Amino acid sequence: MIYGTHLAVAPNADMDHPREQHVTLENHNCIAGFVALLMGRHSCCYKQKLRKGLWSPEEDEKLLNYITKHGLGCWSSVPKLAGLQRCGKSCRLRWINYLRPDLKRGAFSQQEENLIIELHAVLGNRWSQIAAQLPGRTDNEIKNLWNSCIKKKLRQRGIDPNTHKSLSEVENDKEKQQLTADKSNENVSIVPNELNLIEATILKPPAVSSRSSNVITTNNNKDWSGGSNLTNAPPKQEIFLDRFGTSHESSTTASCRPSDLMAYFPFQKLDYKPIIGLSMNPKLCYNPNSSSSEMISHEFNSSMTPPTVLPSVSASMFQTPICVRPSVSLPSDHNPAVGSCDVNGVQNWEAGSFSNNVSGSNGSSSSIELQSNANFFESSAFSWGLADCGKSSDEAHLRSLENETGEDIKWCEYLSTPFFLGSTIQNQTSHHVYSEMKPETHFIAQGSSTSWLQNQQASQPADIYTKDLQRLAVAFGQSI
DNA sequence: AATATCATCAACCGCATTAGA
DNA sequence: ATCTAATGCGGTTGATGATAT
Repeated sequence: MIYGTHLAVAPNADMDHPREQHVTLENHNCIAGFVALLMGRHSCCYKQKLRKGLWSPEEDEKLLNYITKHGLGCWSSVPKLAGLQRCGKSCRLRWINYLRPDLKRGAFSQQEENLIIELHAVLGNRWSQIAAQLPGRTDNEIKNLWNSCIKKKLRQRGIDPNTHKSLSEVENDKEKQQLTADKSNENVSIVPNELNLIEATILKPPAVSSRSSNVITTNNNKDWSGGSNLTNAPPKQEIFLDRFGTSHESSTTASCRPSDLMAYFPFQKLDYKPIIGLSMNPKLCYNPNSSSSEMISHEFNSSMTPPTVLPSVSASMFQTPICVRPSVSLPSDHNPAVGSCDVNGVQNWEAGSFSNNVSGSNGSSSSIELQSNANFFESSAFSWGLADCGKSSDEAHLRSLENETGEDIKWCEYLSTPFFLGSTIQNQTSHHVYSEMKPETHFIAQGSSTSWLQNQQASQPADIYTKDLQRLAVAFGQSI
């Protein structure tokens, strides 16, 4: 980690981090604050001298000490109370991305990378939701990994990271779209006046607030939206589903976003219970003892946040059979018994009854009951991961990487394994959470924050690791 | 050895959403 | 119902170290 280096060679961050700037009222705040107010932004960052840039160890210690002592509360008041010249946002970010004691350290495992790919295929760039499935990992971390590493790997293996289709397929789609566009252009004859009108509409700045106009840009950035730059329309379901090759196969008119399909995700078919205390970020953990389907996310013990609730989804969507086509062809010998998987790897889903019960009034709990065709996930049809996607020469190497645990686990099998996401990933976390705490956190943790850690661990059953190991052992039919 | 390029990642920015007055 | 502040999220930037030329 870079910070460790900083800590070693640059104890005085003010002098040694050229990127650190001191934003002063004199040269910045007046104008920027005024502009911020004009633009509707909150001006908290401009009320006082605020430091920017990298955090010094002293600042980290202050923040960590404060949170250790007082717990998490109002971030906007944290800087003042903790004696930091930072804005609350900055403190929050620093805590979430760096100081949280439950953060996992070290490189991402192959399993984690595969999981990220799988989740990205369903969720798109919803990093926080992806991170919620990877205990100890932050959205920022995952986002960076995706942008710097996974994207490249996927392209090398002939997979378009945005669509998760093969690159050739994407090319074909583009050509088809081009042809269609050309044809439609030929068919539409626009008289000059009409053309002028269209151009005027396009070129004229939207007569809405700056926020609204920015929404256009934002939507455009989301790879799942498929929204036009020129409209503020919500993403069309067809466009999203097209990622899965389903646009023409679904008749629903419901607005569909990637997270909607999370309702089909296998995690929700399983039983989950939060592991309280071990980790503070929202996470879902498989609990073999639970008898009811529940999906609860917990955050910090001192500030409970509403559970992760999937976006509201029109029930009609789930009454419509959805056909999802992974971009990768499958071995023909794979599990023909489950679902209906055609030779192209097309897996038809049949969504059963779906109810999304969210306690609207108190917001304290939510339950999602879903009877999806979970068999889908027992099929290689969902095997979008690197291992089964690659036809390149790297495949063998990749497989060897995947087998670093000594087990030959196909990703699809991994997905269908009951302890998927729960025990396995959790177990990794269990191993890393405290043993791989960042060094600079260590020196503090040994001091004042020890009590905090103890509190966190107090509610954690002592034998949880053992149980997870036992489940692993049973699942693999061997002792670990 | 010097320079250019690439890869990584912490942190910032700005928008959307939520909560509370 | 409206407004404001706080929070959360995703995109982007830029510093830094590693590697290539």
